[in-house]
Amino acid sequence: MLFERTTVFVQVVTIEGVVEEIIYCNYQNGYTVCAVDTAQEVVTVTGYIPYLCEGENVKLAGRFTNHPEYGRQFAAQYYEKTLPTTSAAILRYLASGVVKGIRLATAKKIVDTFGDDSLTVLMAAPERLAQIKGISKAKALEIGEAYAKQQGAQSIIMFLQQYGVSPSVALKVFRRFGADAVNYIKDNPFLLADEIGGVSFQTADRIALAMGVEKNSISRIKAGVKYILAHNAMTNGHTYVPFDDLVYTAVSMLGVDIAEAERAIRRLSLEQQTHTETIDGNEAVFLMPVYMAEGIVAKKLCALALAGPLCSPDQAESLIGEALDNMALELACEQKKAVLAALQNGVIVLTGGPGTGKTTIVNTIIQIMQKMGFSVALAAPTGRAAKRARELTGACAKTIHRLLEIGYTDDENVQNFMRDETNPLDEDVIIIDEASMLDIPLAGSLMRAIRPDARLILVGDNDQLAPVGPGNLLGDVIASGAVATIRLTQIYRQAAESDIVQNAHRIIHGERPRWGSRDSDFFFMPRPDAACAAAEVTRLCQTRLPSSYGYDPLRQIQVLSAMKKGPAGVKNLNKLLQQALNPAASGKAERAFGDTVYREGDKVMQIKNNYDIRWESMAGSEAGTGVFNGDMGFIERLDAENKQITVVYDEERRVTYDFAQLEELDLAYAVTVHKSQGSEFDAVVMPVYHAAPMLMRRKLLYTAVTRAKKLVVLVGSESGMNACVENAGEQGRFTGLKARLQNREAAGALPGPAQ
DNA sequence: CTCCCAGT
Repeated sequence: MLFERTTVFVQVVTIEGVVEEIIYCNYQNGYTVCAVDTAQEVVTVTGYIPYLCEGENVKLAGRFTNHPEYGRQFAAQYYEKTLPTTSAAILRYLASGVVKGIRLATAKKIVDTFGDDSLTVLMAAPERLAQIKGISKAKALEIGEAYAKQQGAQSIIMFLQQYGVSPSVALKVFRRFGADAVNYIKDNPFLLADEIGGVSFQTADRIALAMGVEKNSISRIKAGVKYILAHNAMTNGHTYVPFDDLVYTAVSMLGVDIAEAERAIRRLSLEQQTHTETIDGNEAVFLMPVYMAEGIVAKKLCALALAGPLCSPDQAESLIGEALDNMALELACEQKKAVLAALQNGVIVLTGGPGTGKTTIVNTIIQIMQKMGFSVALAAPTGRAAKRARELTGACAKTIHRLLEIGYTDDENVQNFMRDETNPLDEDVIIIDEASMLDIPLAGSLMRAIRPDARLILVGDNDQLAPVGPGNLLGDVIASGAVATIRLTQIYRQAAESDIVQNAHRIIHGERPRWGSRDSDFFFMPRPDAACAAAEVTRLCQTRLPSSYGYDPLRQIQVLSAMKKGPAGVKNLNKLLQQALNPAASGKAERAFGDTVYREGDKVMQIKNNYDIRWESMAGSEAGTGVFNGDMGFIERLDAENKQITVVYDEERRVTYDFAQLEELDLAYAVTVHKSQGSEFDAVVMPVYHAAPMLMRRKLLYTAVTRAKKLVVLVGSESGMNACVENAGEQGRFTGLKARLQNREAAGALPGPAQ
C-alpha cells in the first residue's frame, strides 16, 4: 500500500534487506547513512530513517544516486521496517541497542527464554522478563517502556508517511508528544503545520479532512490564519498583515464566517502565537517569530546607535590621512565624511548607487579599524555578493549564513545559527555589504550575534533588489532617521551624462527610460513576445554586439533575466546561447547531465558552496581549496575516460570535478538578476516582458541596468518594461521596523530610568 | 517568482 504512493518520484526503485552497519547518523533529525545487505549486494543507503539499528530489516523506496566521493548510493525517500521473526534475527536486532537497556548479554537471555515470541513479550507483557535471572521487576518494566517508546516512534513515522509527511518531521512530532503522538495528531492534525512546522497547511488540512475535522473547528481556523501570515511574509514580503485583510483572506480561504475568523485571530493573539499592535493607524497582526526578529533588529540598532566616537575628530583626520597614504588613494569630500561617520557612530548606513565609491570607503574603514587594533568581519547576503566583496577588499568576506555558522535543520523554514547572544561574533566591527538584500529573519539572527559593544556598518543601495524574504530593512532603517546615514551621490564610474546613468535614475524615479541615438550606451529593441526576445538576445550576443562593438560574447557580455523559467528565462536562454556561442563540434567533448549538456568551452557557474574542492593556479605554482556559489568560469576540458571535467575560474584557478559533481554547476551564459547583484559587466543584455508583478519591479530593472559599465540592451515588450518601471513594489510591503525605530522606548533601547 | 544553508 505504502509503496504504491511513491509514483510521484521518477525512477523510484524499492529494495529490501538487513542493515549491516550504521555508517553515520545525525540523531537530531534522523538522517542516516548505512550499509544494507540485500540478497544481491551491499548497498550504501542515505535518508531520514530515525532510530535505525544494525540487524533491522528494512524495505526502502527511493532512487540510486552517484556520490562524488562515496560512489553508488541509494537515497531512500520512504521506508518501512519489518520486525525480525526468527530467533536468530531477533537476537541480532535486540543486541544492536535498538531498545535502551538491552545489549548483547540481555538480548541472548531474552531470546533463549522466549524464542520467536520475544518481541511479543516485550510489547505486550514486559513484566514476564523478570522471569529471567538477572532482570529485576523494575528493570523489566523499564525495558518494556523503552520498547514501547521505540515502537511509538515507529508508529507515528509510519502513520505520517502515509500522508507524505517526512520521517524527520515525524521524529519531531514524536519528540514533542511521545509514544502517544499518533493520537495527538489524529486529535488535531493542524499541530503538524502549527506547533511542529515542516508541514504545509494544505497537507495538514488534507489529513484533518480524512480525520473528519469540522471546517469551522477553531484549530483549523487558527492554523489557516497562521498559514496566511507566513505565506504573506514569505511571498509578499510583509512582516505583518492588517487585521481586516487577514479576516477577509481567512474567510475566503477557509470558507468560514467573519465572526469565526475574528475569534480565531483574537485567540492566537491571546495565546501569544501572534502579536497585534497599531502601526500607521492599522491594526497589524504579526506572526510571533517575525515580530520578535523585527524587535531584535530595532532594539540592537538603537542600542548600537548610542555608542560614542572611537576617537577625537583630530585623531580621525590623521588616521584617515595615514590610511589613504598607505593605499595611495584619495577620497572625495562625501566619501571622507562616510569614513569619519564610521569612526564616530556605533552603527551607520552607507548608501549610494553603483559607482559612488562604497567599496573604496569600506576598504578605507577596514584599514583604519585594523590599524586601531579592531578585528573586522565582512559579510553579504548572497554568495555572489560576498565573493565580490572579497575580491574588492581582499578581506575574508563570507555569506552572513556562514559568518553566523549555520547549523543543519530539517525544517526549511527555520535556520539554526551557532552564533547568537550567548555565543556572539568575535569581531569588533561587522560590515554587511549588499544590505538591501537582508531580510528581517536573517537580520534578526545577525543582530543577536553582534556584541553590544561591537560596531555595525550597513552598506547597500536601497534602490537595488529588495530581499526575497520579509521586511524592508535597509529602506526602513534609512527612512526612520534613527541611524546615522551617509548618502553617496557622486558617481565616479561612468560619466554622469551616460544614458545608462541617466536611465538608471529615471527608472528609480518611476520615469520611463529613454533611448534612440546611435552613439548612446542604452538601447531598447521591441519584440512581440518572450520567444522572439530570447532569439534576439541570442543574435545580439552572437553577431550584432561583437561586430558593432568588438565585444567578446563570452567574457564581456552578460545576459540577465528576471526569471529562470519561460521562453526568455535563464534556463532557455542558456540553451539558446550555448547553441549559438559554443555549438557542438567534432573534437569538442560534451556530457549530458540532467537536462543540460555540458561542453568544452561552456561558460559555467558554481551554484553551491564547496569549501573542500581543490584548485590550482594556471601555472601550477599555487593551490588552495574552495569554489563558491556564484563563481563563474569556463569548461576547459571534459575527460570522458576519467569522467572528469576541468573548469577555469577567473582565468587563473583550475578546478577538476568528477562528472557526478556536475550538479554543482550550471550554464552561465545567462544568470538571474538576483544572482548578478554585486557583479558588473561591460555589456548587459536582458529580455524584458510582462511577468509576475511580484517580481517585475522597478528595483529589478534598476539593478539589471546598473550592472553594465558600457552598454545596456533591453529586448522585448515596451509596455512590459513600462509596467516594470511603474511598479514601485516595496511601498506595498507592510513592515513595522520604521515605526519601532522611531519609537525607541518601544524598542526597549533606552537605558536607565525614563527620561 | 526571486535568495541563503547541510552529514559518510
